Amino acid sequence: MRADAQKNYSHLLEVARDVVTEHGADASMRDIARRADVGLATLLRHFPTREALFEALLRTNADTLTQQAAELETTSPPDEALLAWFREAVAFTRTYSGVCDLMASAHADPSSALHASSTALHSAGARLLLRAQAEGTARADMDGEDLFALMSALSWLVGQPSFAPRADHLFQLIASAILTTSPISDMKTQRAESDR
Amino acid sequence: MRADAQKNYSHLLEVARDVVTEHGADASMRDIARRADVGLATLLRHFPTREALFEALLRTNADTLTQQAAELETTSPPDEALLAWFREAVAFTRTYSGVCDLMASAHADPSSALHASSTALHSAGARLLLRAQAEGTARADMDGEDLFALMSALSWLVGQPSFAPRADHLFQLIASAILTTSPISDMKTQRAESDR
DNA sequence: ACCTGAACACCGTTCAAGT
DNA sequence: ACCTGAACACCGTTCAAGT
Repeated sequence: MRADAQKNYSHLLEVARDVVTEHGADASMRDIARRADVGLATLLRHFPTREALFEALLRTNADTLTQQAAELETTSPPDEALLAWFREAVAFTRTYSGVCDLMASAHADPSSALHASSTALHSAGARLLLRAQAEGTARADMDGEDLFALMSALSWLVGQPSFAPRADHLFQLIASAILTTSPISDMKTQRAESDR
Repeated sequence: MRADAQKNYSHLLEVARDVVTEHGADASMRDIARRADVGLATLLRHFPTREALFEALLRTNADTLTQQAAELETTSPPDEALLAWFREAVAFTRTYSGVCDLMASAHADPSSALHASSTALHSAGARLLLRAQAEGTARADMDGEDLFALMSALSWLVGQPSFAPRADHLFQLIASAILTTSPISDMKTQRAESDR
């Protein structure tokens, strides 16, 4: 990549992060280009689609999440690991409002620039689920796809301003649909107000 | 209302139903007007916002749902009534793709034309939930708002093309988060493939 | 190689002018 | 009373012309 192109790339990513933080996943591409003092066509040249832009914006976060899954697998008991990771994954989609719609459609569309990230999340979750199922602490009648679905649904839910305040409680409700064990009470990640 | 206005109103509603069925909740208003052989401004005069249009499109469906709740309350045991209605409510939001986003934001916005419908659903569900809770078959630590949240989440989920095929199974998963009783097996509305 | 302005076909909002 | 065309300020896509 030429020097000026490289500079544009990093600058655009930086500006895009700001704009998207402020306006959510359906921020105007034109607006991003404008704020970066660059032609709209230049932005589109670096990121041909909105998905391509978000792939760049979310890559590191998604990688972290995959690593965390691997770590949890060695450090925590299966049920706790599954729930802790599930919580992290939901938090991840909240970095920018509206990303879970993007992720959900990318999940179904192999040609999407976000498809790889989406699949990575799917796989990481599926591994943790299998581990918990082997132990008998997660429902036997669900698979990685169901887990991904519940994760997406919860992400969408807590992304709605009206439901955001009860995010922790809703997490508990969904969690109870995944685990066979009754409400867990000794998880580090669980916060006091979760029980209302 | 003047005769010509009345005629425009019904015709627009009819055309809107077709267009929205085809293109979902974020169909182009301009397109609806165009197909109705009417100026865009005329459409906007009858339905000043997208929410106002959907209020008209969904009114009868929402009313039916409220009635069904009342009927179920007298004809079915609390847990079955709750689940059967929950299923109907999810089916309702599937009449046009994308309505649950509309409903969810209307729920938080009292000035939305859809706010009344949203509140009606909320109340109908809350009554059925209380009844099941009194009996002890529904989780005690959730309220009408949680039920509405889970309903919205499941609606959003099955509205995603990738998850639509496992709608029944996902319904079962969410249902297990609501009821204290284990998987119900004798519900008329339950279909065989729900268990995969 | 990379950038850019401009043309294009859209969108919803608003309003003065028509019947 | 009710309708309408047109102007407006947007949007993302595409591409010929520039450096």
